[in-house]
Amino acid sequence: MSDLRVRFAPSPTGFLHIGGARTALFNYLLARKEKGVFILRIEDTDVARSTRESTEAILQAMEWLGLSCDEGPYYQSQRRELHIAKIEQLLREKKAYRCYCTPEDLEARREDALKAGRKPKYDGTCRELEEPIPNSPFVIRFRAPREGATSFDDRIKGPISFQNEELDDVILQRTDGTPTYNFVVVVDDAEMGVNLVIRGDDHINNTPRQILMYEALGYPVPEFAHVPMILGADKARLSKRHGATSVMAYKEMGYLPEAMVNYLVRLGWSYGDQEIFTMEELIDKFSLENVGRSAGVFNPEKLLWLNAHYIKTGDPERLAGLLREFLSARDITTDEGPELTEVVKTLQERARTLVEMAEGAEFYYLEEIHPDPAAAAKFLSDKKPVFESLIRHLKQISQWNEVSVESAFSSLMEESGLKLGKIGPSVRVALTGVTTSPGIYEVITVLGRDKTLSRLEKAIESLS
RNA sequence: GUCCCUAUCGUCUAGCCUGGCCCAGGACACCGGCCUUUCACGCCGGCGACGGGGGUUCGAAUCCCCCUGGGGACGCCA
Repeated sequence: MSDLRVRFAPSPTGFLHIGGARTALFNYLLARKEKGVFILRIEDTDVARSTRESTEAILQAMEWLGLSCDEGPYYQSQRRELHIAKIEQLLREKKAYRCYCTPEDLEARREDALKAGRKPKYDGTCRELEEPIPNSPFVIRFRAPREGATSFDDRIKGPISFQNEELDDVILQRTDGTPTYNFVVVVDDAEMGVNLVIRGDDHINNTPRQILMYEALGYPVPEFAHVPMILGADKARLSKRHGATSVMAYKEMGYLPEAMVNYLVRLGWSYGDQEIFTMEELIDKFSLENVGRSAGVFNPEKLLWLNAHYIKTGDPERLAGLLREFLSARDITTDEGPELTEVVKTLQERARTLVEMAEGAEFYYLEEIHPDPAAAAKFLSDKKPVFESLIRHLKQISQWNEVSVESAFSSLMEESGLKLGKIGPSVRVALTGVTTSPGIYEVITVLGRDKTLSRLEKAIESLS
């Protein structure tokens, strides 16, 4: 048992995306490994943009990935009183001040500064104001030191240092009285005892300001670990135009959570040459030391490969349960017809996603097979006698299994002098309607005696 | 523009801290072959990288400096 306390703090302004999921995963893994505490906190300070649906979606995605928290979810919006009290404390201690500059003013000054080649930071107009201006809207700013430097030793990136003159007086409280993220995150992390902040490296620039606030508030400063960003194929920040970025979109595309977890963890972290990890192994082996420092490109191809791997090696029973959903999305019910678990077994090696598996499983449950015309023309035209013999041989089978099906074919081949290449593809078209499927013996075995025979007879009828 | 981070195959990465075992290893993708009743799986093989320039050293992917490239931040968003 360690005293490690980490947290994942998403803002509910959209779905859980790839990058956020990885950050959550790293937090989770380290907490489990160190036997620390993993806290989930919803950062809904921006009431206008935060939605309940997003919160739900994020929670669902976390659950799907198997990332359970030990504390929370906490909601930042429910901690308003605490935040306001802390702002008042800073005001009293003159570590914060009221600023009456309007957004328009600020925007104009920012543009001027940018044009003049200066850093577009707040110029401190209201910093030395002695008295409050009555009846005027204001924000509350942090009075940051203008000299010296603020440094920290990042657990992933190493020592990082900022000159304080680069920092500006951040807004703590908006005109409407609500506190802002940069302040609230400090108060909440401190009050929740978070002692290691693992987050995206787009927060590095916020870190010195936050450290200054920890100090002003009299809190101990936590450690920081900034994980690199995830980029798209064009090396730009990952966004929708690079394809699906929502974790749950992958669930819908037939991906398994363990594939997603495995992919995400290897994007930025490694353990020698090992590629495949179970969650248990990850908890055992994960460490911040082996997290890379540079941004990585999201590679859907490798995710697909991992998914194929987990489908191939997954428990057929479980896969069947998941597959049912994808089948019913295609209006296929599995109440009648072959045992779905057996169907899954025939498809595990050739489906990379559950969507592909559903496509491949469809023919087992169809009421009637309507062969693809081109395939029918090529493989069915002169097969009536062969099918008739096959039916005869199949009917002699007493124990319907793959071995006996195969021996029925052997007899047929011996009797007719035909090679399997002359028979198999035609039977496949007759039974499945298409030219690609699992092995023909497997198909016949799983499809069952009745359906096999009736489909062959249907095919013969259509030939007469 | 300023500041911060970063830099090994197309991509994810091992190696870098503790220089020589690295004319750089693995994985995805790609190409070729084998297997084969289809499609896949699998197996075997191939292509392919230390961004550039200076140092330090007997010796540098590994240490130092500069340049360049890439990313991020500069919000009354988080």
